Amino acid sequence: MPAATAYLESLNPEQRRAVEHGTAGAGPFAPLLVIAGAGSGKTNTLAHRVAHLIVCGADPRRILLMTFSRRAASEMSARVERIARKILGDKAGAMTDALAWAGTFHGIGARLLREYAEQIGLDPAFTIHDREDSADLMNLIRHEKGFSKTRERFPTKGTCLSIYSRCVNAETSIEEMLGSAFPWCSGWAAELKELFAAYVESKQRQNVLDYDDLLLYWAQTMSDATLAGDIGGRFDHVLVDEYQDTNRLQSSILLALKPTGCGLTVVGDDAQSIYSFRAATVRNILDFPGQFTPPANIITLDRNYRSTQAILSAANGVIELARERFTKNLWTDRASGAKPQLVSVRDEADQARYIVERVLENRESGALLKQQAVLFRTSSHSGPLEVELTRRNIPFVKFGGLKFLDAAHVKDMLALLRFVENPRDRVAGFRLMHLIPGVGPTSAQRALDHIGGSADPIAALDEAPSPPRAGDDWKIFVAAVADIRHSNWPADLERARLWYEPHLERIHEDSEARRADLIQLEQIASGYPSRQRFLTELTLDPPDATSDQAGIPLLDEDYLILSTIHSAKGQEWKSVFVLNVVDGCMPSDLGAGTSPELEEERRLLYVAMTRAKDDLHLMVPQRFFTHGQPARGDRHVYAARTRFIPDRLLGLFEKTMWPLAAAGAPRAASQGPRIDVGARMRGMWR
DNA sequence: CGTAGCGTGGAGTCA
DNA sequence: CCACGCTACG
Repeated sequence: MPAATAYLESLNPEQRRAVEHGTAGAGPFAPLLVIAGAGSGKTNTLAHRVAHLIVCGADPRRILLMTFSRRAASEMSARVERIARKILGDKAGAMTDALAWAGTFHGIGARLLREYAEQIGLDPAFTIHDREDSADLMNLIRHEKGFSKTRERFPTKGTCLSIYSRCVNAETSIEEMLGSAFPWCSGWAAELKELFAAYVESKQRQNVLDYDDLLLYWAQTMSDATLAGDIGGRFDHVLVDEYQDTNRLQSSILLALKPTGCGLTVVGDDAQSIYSFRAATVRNILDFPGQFTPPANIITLDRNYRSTQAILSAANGVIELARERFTKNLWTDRASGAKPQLVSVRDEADQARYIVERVLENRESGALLKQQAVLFRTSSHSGPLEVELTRRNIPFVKFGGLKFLDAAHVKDMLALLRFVENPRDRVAGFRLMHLIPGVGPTSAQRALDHIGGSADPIAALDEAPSPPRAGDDWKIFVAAVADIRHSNWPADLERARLWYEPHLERIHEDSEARRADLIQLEQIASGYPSRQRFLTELTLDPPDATSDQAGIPLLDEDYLILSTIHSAKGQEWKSVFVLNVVDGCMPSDLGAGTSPELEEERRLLYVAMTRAKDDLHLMVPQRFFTHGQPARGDRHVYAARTRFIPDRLLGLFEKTMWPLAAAGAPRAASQGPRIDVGARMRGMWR
């Protein structure tokens, strides 16, 4: 134990117990569960614990640190390094650089699987399908099996994939999963089994893994005692962050890594569990202690350092109405501050104007745009606000929702690279061949079948019969693939774009803007050491922000944060605005079906509220224009304040209306007419 | 037979 | 605003 423990003095007693747990004695220590409330200094505590372990002599190369996102992993690494550097001085550099095993479950899984591939009969050059690729493959099989032409409608590709994924991640049977989460598909159990079996075979033939496979293959590898001993033995300490958002499969992996729990630390907050759609279960965190003998130690961090008491009281009020009892109530000694505001506005347009005005006001009084965030349940909720922000020239960056990688042209380019990397990847091949005029599903299938059966897929592609109506375009494609395959990284990227550009121009009106994206993609790509690393890491960690400008503003620029609540996890801002705190949005009408879903929606609101440090605005638009009607249509629905804030909680909030009816200030002309009478007349007949 | 173009219907959160 | 299914044309 080093003499210099000053860095521990900044921690409160519970945090310090969590950091020091087991490090005083010799040898391995008992498993530890840290229940860390929102804003309780969880990240700081975990970083201190890792640093403290290293200071106490742990080998950082033998520490496995698993976080929810890759961003969280790199932030954690940086923090550990900063703390360790303070204590150890220059010696720390070399040590913390070796904190090499920090990442997501999926990322760590991918790495281990490439390393152990040969021992488990896997080709180490596998490529990884993202969710959309997986859905595309599921769709291909769905058609092949004739399930797209059933008399009663068979579940769509997305539903099929969800069912498959939930079964895998929750480690449950199809029947059980259908009964509990997809009751309307219960009649299709036998067909779904057949579909999934074919899906699995198809992935294996193509040498591709989907997201779930990264966990599943890892878990399966751990069922071999020798390999389990080998992999588990590589790590003296295993720490998991956001444990409330892990699923059964992940907890199985964890248990297989450390069967006795020695050296295991998990951190989480049952009140912030918001990923059940990925089969995450709060049971993981609740059942953790009892999995070991003696049971794991539990330390609870309930002192909040983030928010004012007024914000915490309101958030506690919301979560106290949860059906399950939660394990703690947050408290703070921060001066009370103003109550969170419950702001009624007429519609989404007024909601956007209100936020813009407040945000600018805050900036006038010294708060950077970056210290303010607008949160929402669903990515599309921010549409009207984005319009208003753009109109008023306020820069913003949006997290969550549509990604750069979802754009068709970016996917086309990535498909080309992936096909070159792994020509057996049918989803990639299918997508590419479809770009060639005169090539449709049938000739693409034919060519892919030809490739699939061959030991040398590139040669097979060359020999494959040219689709009758593709002409020279087919030969150009085949030549390009061979050419890219023989080019060196990252020069092959430009070669790939050269092939793609004519197709881009033919297909898209706005090919100029899209071409700029591709150049941006090339820049991102040139930062990776190889094509394989680029493809793997981009799939596992897609850039998660989009903005109104081409590309993300530079880091030193100021911009407002727009984020889905899910993507806001772990973050905090001075001011927080939550959009559409009305029934139908929160809870989402899709998530109001069953009680567990509803409870998760409640926790989602809780997560949103606990992001705020100083002020919090919950927006309640009174009416919504419905989608899918002609422009200027007037079809709308009236919305009610979320059921998660019933009347008896109103005392915890300050209710306001905007614009103030009494103010009487005439609206600026630029805001358009107050009502559109014509639209109402037209609306009468719709 | 296979492809391309058109119309309709539905729209979530993420590694 | 995209994805699917149907239909007409090559």
